[in-house]
Amino acid sequence: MSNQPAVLTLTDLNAAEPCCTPIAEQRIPAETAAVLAPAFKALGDPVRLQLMSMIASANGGEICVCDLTPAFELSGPTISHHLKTLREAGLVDADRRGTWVYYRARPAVLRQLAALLAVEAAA
Amino acid sequence: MSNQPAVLTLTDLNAAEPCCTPIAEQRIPAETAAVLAPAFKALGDPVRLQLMSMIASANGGEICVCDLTPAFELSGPTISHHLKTLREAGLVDADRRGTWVYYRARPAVLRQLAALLAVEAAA
DNA sequence: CGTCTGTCTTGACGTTTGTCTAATCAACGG
DNA sequence: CCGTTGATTAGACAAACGTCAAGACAGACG
Repeated sequence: MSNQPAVLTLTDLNAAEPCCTPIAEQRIPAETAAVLAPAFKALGDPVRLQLMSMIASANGGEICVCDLTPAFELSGPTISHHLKTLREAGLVDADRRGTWVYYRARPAVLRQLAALLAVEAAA
Repeated sequence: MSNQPAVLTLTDLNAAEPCCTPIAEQRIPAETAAVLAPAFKALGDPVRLQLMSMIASANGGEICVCDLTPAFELSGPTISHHLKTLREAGLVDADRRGTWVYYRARPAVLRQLAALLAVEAAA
């Protein structure tokens, strides 16, 4: 399963500090970029972006895979694969309750990514 | 060169409306996801994320390719390729002035992506 | 226990991506 | 007009990605 990446994860970084001056304010160090890029990469697929949106906006804060899969014209395994990618990027959490598996967004991580892209108001 | 995508671009979308309720508030339609995902994808590589940061935080709002290339242990063409990706994603603009080419960030687009990831304060 | 349903894993496939070298284009200076 | 320097394009190749069909695993229910 290897949900234990060898290096640093977004979660670690998040735990360590408020993290991350906006990229428009200060150049990102290579290590930081290496940690953050995978999160953006995970959002860089239309299906995953929609999945992320469905999960993040889910009523009650979570949503069943059984509600996600039929929203796409893709096979179950493919959706499962994309969900795994989001999980490994640290963007969502999953847990099984009985027959069904529910996914939940991780707001702190989303906020962190948003903060990174912040740009000062004036231009 | 096909800098004229067949469908909708991030720029178009940006021009059309303030655009985009945060993904945590409302499910993204497939068309919107298709337009936005490439921007995240472009940020999903450590080198490009660093490039983006260097460009966005550049003094005077722009930076020369000649200052970008030596910051990485990669060939010139490779950096050029990544810059093209950022350009085609609508994240940066470039223009040549004499011998050198300068890159500039597009703050409106960055802000838009940040807004998309916004999450309400409380949890 | 056996079987059904929901989810995930595996293995395979064609495509896309990141990188390089070599070649080309653009501007400046003899 | 030629040679030099900065930047991009073209072509090649290995690695990673998105997708699917088939199989495995987990719970529920007779």
